[in-house]
Amino acid sequence: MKAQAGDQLTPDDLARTLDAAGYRMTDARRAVVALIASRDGTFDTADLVADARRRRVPAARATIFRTLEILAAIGAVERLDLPNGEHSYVRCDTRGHHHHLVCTDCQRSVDLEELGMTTITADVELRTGYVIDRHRLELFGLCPNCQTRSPS
Amino acid sequence: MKAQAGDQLTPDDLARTLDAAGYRMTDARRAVVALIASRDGTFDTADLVADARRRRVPAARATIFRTLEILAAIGAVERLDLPNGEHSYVRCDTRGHHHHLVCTDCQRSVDLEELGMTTITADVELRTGYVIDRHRLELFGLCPNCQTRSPS
DNA sequence: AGGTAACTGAGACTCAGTCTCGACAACCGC
DNA sequence: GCGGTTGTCGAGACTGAGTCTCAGTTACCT
Repeated sequence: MKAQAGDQLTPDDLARTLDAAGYRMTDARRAVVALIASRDGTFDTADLVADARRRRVPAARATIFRTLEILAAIGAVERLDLPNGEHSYVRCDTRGHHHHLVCTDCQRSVDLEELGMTTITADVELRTGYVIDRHRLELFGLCPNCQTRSPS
Repeated sequence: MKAQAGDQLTPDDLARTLDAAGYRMTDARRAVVALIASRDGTFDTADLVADARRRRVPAARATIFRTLEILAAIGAVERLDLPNGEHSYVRCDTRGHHHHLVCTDCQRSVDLEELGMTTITADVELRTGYVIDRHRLELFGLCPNCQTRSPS
């Protein structure tokens, strides 16, 4: 059904993608990618900066921001907005257009391939006269683990 | 079909809602609400602050932020994230859960009552085991006006 | 191997958003 | 109408995410 893991972005997979987009493969970028790969769920820039410092990874704050920007541009990572208004990132294990379902408790995220949105947007276009060219859909809830752990 | 205008939030409508939620009705809040009512489409805090200064409205920066927070809490306004990553606000002319369709050119926004999302979330719950309790859906495109003005 | 353009680190900078605190004013009860 | 209480206000200090600059470094092409 879903890309759970397994098709993580491997280093040379990434190198190829970066290269195709005209970017270089540097130590700093490899390091940031490794940090991201070792993360489970959503994370923000502060998390990565802290990780980098802790693990003595050679990647300055500015570089982490720049690398995230690039990774977002090539779709290896996606920027999303948590219900509380904070910005964070998720690793994308799925290619192409997809959505994220994020656990509001442990932050673990699951990629969801396109859901039936085309029907909906077509309907909205008809009713409003707008031409829709983009949408943002994020789902939030409790993952199976956190349901059993915290029976609200 | 849609709440285009007409059911704007009137001053005493608002007063009632604020009161019900335990807030007071002050000059500053009235002023901020007036500023918002006179805006068409999305706006950010900087817009409002500039408006306030221009029109010599008695509302300090901090007050504008605080008022927006309250208005968002009672659902008179909603915070949303533009595709470029910026935060902005929209006036909500619709009560209850709804979504926004924003013109990427002129920023004008249309409220959309619940689209067929329950079917989709139910399906996702089944497939993933998550319990979904919230979602964020924002649609972006060109409004009828901007389509004719800028034939891409 | 050499050249060039992309990249990096360090730190200054910006600016949205928050916080503090003394002054003020809604709303309640009388 | 008249305090009193308590929520709210303004002004400005503060915080911290994100950006920018610039000199030095490095990946990649030939």
